[in-house]
Amino acid sequence: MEKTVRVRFAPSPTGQLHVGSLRTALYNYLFAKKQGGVFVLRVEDTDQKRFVSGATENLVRILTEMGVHYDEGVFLEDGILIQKGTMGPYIQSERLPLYQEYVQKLLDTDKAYYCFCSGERLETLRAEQTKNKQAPRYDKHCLALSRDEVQAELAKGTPHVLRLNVLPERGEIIWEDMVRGRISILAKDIDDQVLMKSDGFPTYHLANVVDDYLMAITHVLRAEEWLPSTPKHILLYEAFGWELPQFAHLPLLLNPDKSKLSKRQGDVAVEDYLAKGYLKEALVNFIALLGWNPGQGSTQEIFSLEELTAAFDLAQVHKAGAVFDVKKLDWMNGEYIKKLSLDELYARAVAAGLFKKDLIKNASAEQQSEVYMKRVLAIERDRLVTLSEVGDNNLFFFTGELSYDGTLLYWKHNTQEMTREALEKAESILSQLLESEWEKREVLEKILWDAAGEKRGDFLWPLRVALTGAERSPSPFEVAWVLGKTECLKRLENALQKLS
RNA sequence: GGCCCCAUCGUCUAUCGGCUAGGACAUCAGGUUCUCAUCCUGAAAAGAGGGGUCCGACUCCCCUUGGGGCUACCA
Repeated sequence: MEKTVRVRFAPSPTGQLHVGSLRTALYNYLFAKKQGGVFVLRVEDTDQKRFVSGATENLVRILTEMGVHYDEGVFLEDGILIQKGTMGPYIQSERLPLYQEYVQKLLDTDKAYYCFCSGERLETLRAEQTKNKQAPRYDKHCLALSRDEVQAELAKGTPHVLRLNVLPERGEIIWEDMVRGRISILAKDIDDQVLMKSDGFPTYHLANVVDDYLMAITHVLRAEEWLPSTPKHILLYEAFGWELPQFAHLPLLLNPDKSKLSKRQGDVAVEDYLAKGYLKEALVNFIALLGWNPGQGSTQEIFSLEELTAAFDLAQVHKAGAVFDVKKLDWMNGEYIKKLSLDELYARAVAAGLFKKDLIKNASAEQQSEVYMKRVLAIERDRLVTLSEVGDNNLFFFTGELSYDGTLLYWKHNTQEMTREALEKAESILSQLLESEWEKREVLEKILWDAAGEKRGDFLWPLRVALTGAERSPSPFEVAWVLGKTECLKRLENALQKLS
């Protein structure tokens, strides 16, 4: 009987969800889906100092919003955190007695020991080791304490931690990483890791191993930064006498300078990208391709979550880190926006809080209507990189007053007279059009195109500037269609006044 | 400093011993065009260096170099 594949994403709720974490969660999700396994979300809140209120809720919300669904663990229901699954609790701060119980087993078998060293002593030790160009490491000072001495300190209430007793004789710790292959580290290079902190909370190392075991995790997919602590975890599994899970260390997401993707060099939170108007599908697609690719000579770049699930294979995951190139994300986001229907695009724009932006503040009631906004979006769809750009370069859609220099109306070296003629011609043609004719973009375009004749620039440039007041904009046909007859004629009239 | 990991165009990547090294983003040039964008066409752009192994190495091994991660009572 094959064991059910069980994987987990175990973030620490310290604020926002990092795009790198999202990628780790995504790969876990894809792997579980592909293997017909179970995906667990466990919250690792063992650091009381870094507790951020609301962070867990935020984490769950974003993960769900991105479509990275899991089967067990912590969920949000009506804004309240709940837990589902038979191997809970899934929040580590609710599992304290468990860690206590398991670490006691280590104590009983001399795999772990009490350490009463003060922070100052540790610091001096480290400083000295560093000065002597030695690797900073705990010197096993408290391992020498007799049972009585330990009891005496305990009785006095001396603050203490529990450490793992790493025996150098253990030699080489070797494991076969699913991404990186064979990795080996010498036991003598491993520090006597703190397992229990003086506040009674476990460290990541202890909690992680105990929970992965109790939650029957079969595959540990996590970022490369965890590579150096894997041997410590293996030692813990050994100390408990537990079977090892499979490890897969995922390549890091990098800054343009190749260092680990960090806040200092740009946005790292999923929320930031969402707020900037990136579509969740684009973001998921983009990060999926950072460190993985379907191989087999495939040149496909656009993948839905379903397609990713079908194509994903851990064997194709890279070893080297990948630079998070926003330019490529921009392109991909544009691709996704172009594929959106007008209704969808509008819904997304509303959800993105578009209509709360400043650009709307001078708009008329009509210009704020759904019909009008959809017309704007129809014009802008092909040129949008992000949702939040809507209107950014086209403020003229949302204002009654255009302010621009009248000389902008002149096409190349045309005279004022020629410009006036062009505008009057446009005014005359447009004023004769029926409202119903405005409704059809093609009709409007054909009429104006015909009127433009041979020297199109003479006619179209002044018209476009009159309608937009801008040097660059969509074509006059499109702008006229969005603005409507009344507004167009008003703008033409204003333009003519600028000429006198 | 120590330990570990990594290495194909600027960036993301294909290639799993036969390569005239393919694709995408970005860049540049041209086309379409009233402007901008879209769109279309094209160009430039890579196997870090040195040793092996092999009939043959980008692909396998070793060394060097370079980059990165870790080195907490943070995860």
